[in-house]
Amino acid sequence: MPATERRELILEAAAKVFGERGYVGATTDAVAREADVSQPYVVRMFGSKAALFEAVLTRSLDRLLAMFRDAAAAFEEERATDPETELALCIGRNYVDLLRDRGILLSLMQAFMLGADPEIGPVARAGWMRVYRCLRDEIGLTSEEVVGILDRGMLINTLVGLRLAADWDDPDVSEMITTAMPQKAGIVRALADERG
Amino acid sequence: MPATERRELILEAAAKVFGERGYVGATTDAVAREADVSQPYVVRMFGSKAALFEAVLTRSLDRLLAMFRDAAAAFEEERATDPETELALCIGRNYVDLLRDRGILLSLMQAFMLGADPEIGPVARAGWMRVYRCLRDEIGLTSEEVVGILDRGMLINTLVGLRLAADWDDPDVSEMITTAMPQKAGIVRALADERG
DNA sequence: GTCTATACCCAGATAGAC
DNA sequence: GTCTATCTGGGTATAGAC
Repeated sequence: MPATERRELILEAAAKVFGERGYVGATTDAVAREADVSQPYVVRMFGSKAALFEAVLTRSLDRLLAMFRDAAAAFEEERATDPETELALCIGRNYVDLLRDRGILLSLMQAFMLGADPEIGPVARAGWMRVYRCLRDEIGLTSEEVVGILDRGMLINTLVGLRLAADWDDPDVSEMITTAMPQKAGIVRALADERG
Repeated sequence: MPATERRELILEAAAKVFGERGYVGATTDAVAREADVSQPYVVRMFGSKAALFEAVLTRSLDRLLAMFRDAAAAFEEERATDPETELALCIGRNYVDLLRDRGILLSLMQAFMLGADPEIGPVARAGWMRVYRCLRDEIGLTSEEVVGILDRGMLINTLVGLRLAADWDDPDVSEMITTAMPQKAGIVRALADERG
């Protein structure tokens, strides 16, 4: 298999493992197992665990920003037929779609929680501000609108990190998820079911 | 020193370290250093690192719920003189005050991000739902209001985890923090300054 | 109640074969 | 490009003295 393809496979596996266990809790061995290669190969390809994590963050951030741009484009298109449509809703819709690959949002979130780390902190802050500037300058939102998008986003990330949907049977749980993601609760439930 | 006092001292140190580095990244040695005791003593007192983490979570959750109740009481009192006052604002005010001890909110947040862990996950989900039920049943908010409180809370937790205020000089950073916490940006900045 | 010394395990990284 | 074998460091936990 060509190295570029293997690389993408490993990055995807790594995003999942880092997202689930955090930077320190994730082992290169677990990543290797997930990608069906040997542990030394993972280290070899990226140089170190830290470098692998940075590569994962770059990839995740690129995907996230691409999603925002896609959502903005979809919004423009939709507005032609429905002048009542809202950008925030379009973004919310695409955000939940991103959750199909939980590693993308959760690996970023894990990095955000390590701001006190001298190596990861600066990278995480820079990444966060790229998100902020993308929404404000490229998508054209006001700072209030951006914060409104981000805070619901962080709540959703937390619910996903918690695996709260695993307790869907608890009526309080389903009530809270449905309230937080009204348009998309069905998908969340289905994803939780199929993944246990 | 009596054991109960030492215990509280160690719990406070542990909350800080777990909040900064996450469950796996935190070492019992770092906790011990922070509390000025030996590493084996920390393990001895709580039995294991896992048990220590659970004790930290219990303590953090108790503090958080107590804060909500205090805020609700303050709201009732305030409403006597100012009928325009809002509960969400009272809670927001007290929430930021909790940040003086970042360990409380960040250790909880780190647990929330480990929902996939078979040991920590159930504890984290149960803790989260205690928060939800407290706000809904004891404080008397609707589920929409609770979600509105929680999403801004999760954004603030993320900003604190990021140590974003460290980059206050960046005008985009100060704009975003001021937008997210209008009443309290001054305090956040002051805390960031004094702690570097 | 608190320490020092240490056993033991596990994870990241390297060497080197194929 | 990819593996097996292995070195090494560091972190939890235990033993046992004071």
